[in-house]
Amino acid sequence: MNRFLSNATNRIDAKGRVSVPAAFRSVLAERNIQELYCFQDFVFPAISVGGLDLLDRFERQIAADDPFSPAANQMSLLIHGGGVFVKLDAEGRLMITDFIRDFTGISGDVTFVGRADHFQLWRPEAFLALQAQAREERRLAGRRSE
Amino acid sequence: MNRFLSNATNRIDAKGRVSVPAAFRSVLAERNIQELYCFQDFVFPAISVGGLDLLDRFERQIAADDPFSPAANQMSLLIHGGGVFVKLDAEGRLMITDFIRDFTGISGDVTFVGRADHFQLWRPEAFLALQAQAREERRLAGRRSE
DNA sequence: CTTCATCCCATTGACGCCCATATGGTCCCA
DNA sequence: TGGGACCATATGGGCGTCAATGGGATGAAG
Repeated sequence: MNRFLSNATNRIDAKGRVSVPAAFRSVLAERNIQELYCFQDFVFPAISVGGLDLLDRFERQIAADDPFSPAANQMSLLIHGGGVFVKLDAEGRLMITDFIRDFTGISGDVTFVGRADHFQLWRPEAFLALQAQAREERRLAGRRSE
Repeated sequence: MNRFLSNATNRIDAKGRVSVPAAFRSVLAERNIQELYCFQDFVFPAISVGGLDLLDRFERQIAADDPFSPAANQMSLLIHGGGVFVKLDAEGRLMITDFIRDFTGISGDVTFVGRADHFQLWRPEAFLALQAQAREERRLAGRRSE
């Protein structure tokens, strides 16, 4: 499996660490990602995590515009100023910093959610609520087309 | 890592000094930057800090424009007339001068914000507010890309 | 003489690195 | 088919190192 799929919830220990699910770690290994790029998602109260390719994609987007434009400046503020590099410890855990806690509301447990080329960190209750909402919206949309 | 990324907030001590985050210092070392060039950001109430290459980049930008345009003139006034050289002490700290305080509103704490090829000094509250605003604007403008 | 910047050293608290234990699942063999 | 050995993952915690910070001492400048 070369993509991030499914979700899992793990517990944060007393030192603020949490194990990345083994399935995700093996995807990271397969893609040769040892340094993780994390940033605050633009839409959801979640942290998105991926490799440097993620950052590269954003930077290309900035470079495509005028790099001195206010829009580019603003984008850089988000992806550079709002991004962090993280590396896993020997056991495949990462630190849940205040940077992550404040933005997501995470405190005791973390839900890891696969998103194909990256994965996300969610507060468990927030993920369940949003997933339920998405399911409901799809149900209504599907009914219209019957 | 070879570029400035993420953000961190440090405290100014009684002598007006503040530690540059270790991650940023290692980027400076990697790029062989020992003399820092500081100037006022064009868009935000923040001080931008980088090596001489930064100055080069802006000078090229000015040259690319019409050098006699109001924008180029203004830019030159800011980066040449408003720039300051700073060097770190043995522990990797820099002095927060009145030049920096007046423009940014910094008083007790400083937020260091990575911007790929340079980093910035922000008043913590101002950074949080403007970053949140940038995210909101992008969320409204960028619904299509999700 | 006073003020301020620079150099040097001390403290402490966080983080990285390492090893130990628990828990749940799988496979093999009786 | 049931039991048990084995393995991988998740989790807990000790300990050393380093970054962040505080403060004294020295030297230069007004």
